[in-house]
Amino acid sequence: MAATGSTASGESAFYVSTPIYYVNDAPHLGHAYTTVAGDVLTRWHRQRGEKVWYLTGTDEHGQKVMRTAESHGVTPQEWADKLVEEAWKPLWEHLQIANDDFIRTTEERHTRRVQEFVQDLYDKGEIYRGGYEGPYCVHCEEFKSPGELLEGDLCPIHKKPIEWLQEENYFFKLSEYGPRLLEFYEANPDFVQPASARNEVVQFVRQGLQDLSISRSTFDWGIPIPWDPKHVIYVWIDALLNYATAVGYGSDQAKFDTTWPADVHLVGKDILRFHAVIWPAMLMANGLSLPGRVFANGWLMVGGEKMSKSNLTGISPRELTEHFGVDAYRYYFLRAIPFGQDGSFSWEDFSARYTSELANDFGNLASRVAAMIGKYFDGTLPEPGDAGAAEQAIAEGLATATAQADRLIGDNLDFSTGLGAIFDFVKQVNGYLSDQAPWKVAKDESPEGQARLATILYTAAESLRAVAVLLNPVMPGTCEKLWASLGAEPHLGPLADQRIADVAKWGRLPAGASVVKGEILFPRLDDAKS
RNA sequence: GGGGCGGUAGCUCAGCCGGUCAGAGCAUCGGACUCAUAAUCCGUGGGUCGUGGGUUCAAGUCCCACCCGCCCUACCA
Repeated sequence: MAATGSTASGESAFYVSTPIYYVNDAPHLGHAYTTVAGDVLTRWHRQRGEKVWYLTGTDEHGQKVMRTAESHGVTPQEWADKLVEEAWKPLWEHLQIANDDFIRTTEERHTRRVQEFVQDLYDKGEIYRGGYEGPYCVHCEEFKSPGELLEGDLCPIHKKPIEWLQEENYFFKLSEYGPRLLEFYEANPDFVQPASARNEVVQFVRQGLQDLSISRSTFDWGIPIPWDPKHVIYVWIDALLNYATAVGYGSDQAKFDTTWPADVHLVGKDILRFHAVIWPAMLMANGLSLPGRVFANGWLMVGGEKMSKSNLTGISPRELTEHFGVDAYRYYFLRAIPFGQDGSFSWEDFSARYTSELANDFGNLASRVAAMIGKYFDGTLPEPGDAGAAEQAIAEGLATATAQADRLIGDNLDFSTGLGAIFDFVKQVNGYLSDQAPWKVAKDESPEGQARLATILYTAAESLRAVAVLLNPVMPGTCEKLWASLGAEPHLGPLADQRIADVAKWGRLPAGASVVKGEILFPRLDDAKS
């Protein structure tokens, strides 16, 4: 069972994907939530020193895009191009997303390989021609699922009677994969996470699977079925394959070998089934190894309602970043909401956490330490004297925080608790300063007093050095400022090159470093807005 | 209809196999301090643990019913 990473060569990349987002609309908070989570996860692994591949992109085929484009008087391709260039890519840049690739399903590197993949399945007898029968709304021009019909078999949109229609389609023999899928879930209990999502998937598969129609012939915005071009490939089959085509499937074997399969597929829970059932079945059918994990994140709720494209009560990502800043935005959702659960958020809660955790605890700590080193040592980090029990406790606190954060964030995708561990350390350092009261020690001008003062401030600065590294995956802009403020780069090199494994090694920031009080890390919010 | 999850201090939530489990963070209030972004540190607050029954020496913690909210029950990305 290929549950995890793959090729024996140690070069195998930690491969993480987001869903490829449907270009029907502009990105909203939910899209950004998933994408930021993946970015933090991959940045964390890069700081572990691992080879990483972070993929995102857009899903551009399908009837909805076609219709939306028509209603705007442009071709589907034009519509997709416009949204990708004007909305999607700019937002990811704005949010500091460090993706390694961005795939679009209309790109030839994708469409050609999708055809090959489907042709392979056809040749292997995994796909057959059949008829799909179901309730069809002539006004919508599409099939409905029986469950969504209103009483009396009315179309939920048009409130008009549907008719039963039959369409010739190609089907994938999904029904044959139930037992193998269950076996796989059993052998890989962490394949679908969180556990609640796994239970739903397992229960669903146990009910028995039906074959999946994988072609459409009522519209043409899609990838043609190679042996029967009157049909286009069902958009989900098309979309899922991006995870393979983007990393060289069928075109760049070397790259494919060192990247495939994905270690983590991040998905919204609305598309869990496609990733946890259909996708592995497709891969089994074609003899490819299976991904390591499918992790479903929850909904963002605002005022108790789900955030989504249909519910545009939405606050846009940019509204929030304009007020709170990009780094605080990246931090907030991961800190406030346990990853994998639905989470309610509010402007008030964001403000509260910004002020308490970011400005007061973290930002202010950086300020006071830099200020004192400036005031008492002219901005040159002093040589510490002997460490006492208090300093020992700080070093141990750092080791604990680092170990916890590494496991929780890097392995478990428990960003909330992991960040909590780092911020517990920040609070510990604030407490250490209160206890040691360096501003009082500074009044003792004896050599012993000055040595003690040096030890205290060195301890605080060294703690900040570690915090900058630990928080860099989440708040790269802020941590870069802190790194500069500590004068770390000339001695330790670029922040992004700092390794998680070295964070807790005490004493890395050398005496003599030039510490300056830079700009305020998290300025107080103008409370105009509430 | 069937299945699942949740309803614990003002807010967001921890509480595994029943017996210091009535908690944490934030907010509030009081105190300390002054290096710092009027920040920090310490202390404090009494919430019928959704409702009503039941089991037990003992129940947020088990059982039953009910109320409320959410999710799943296949081809919408």
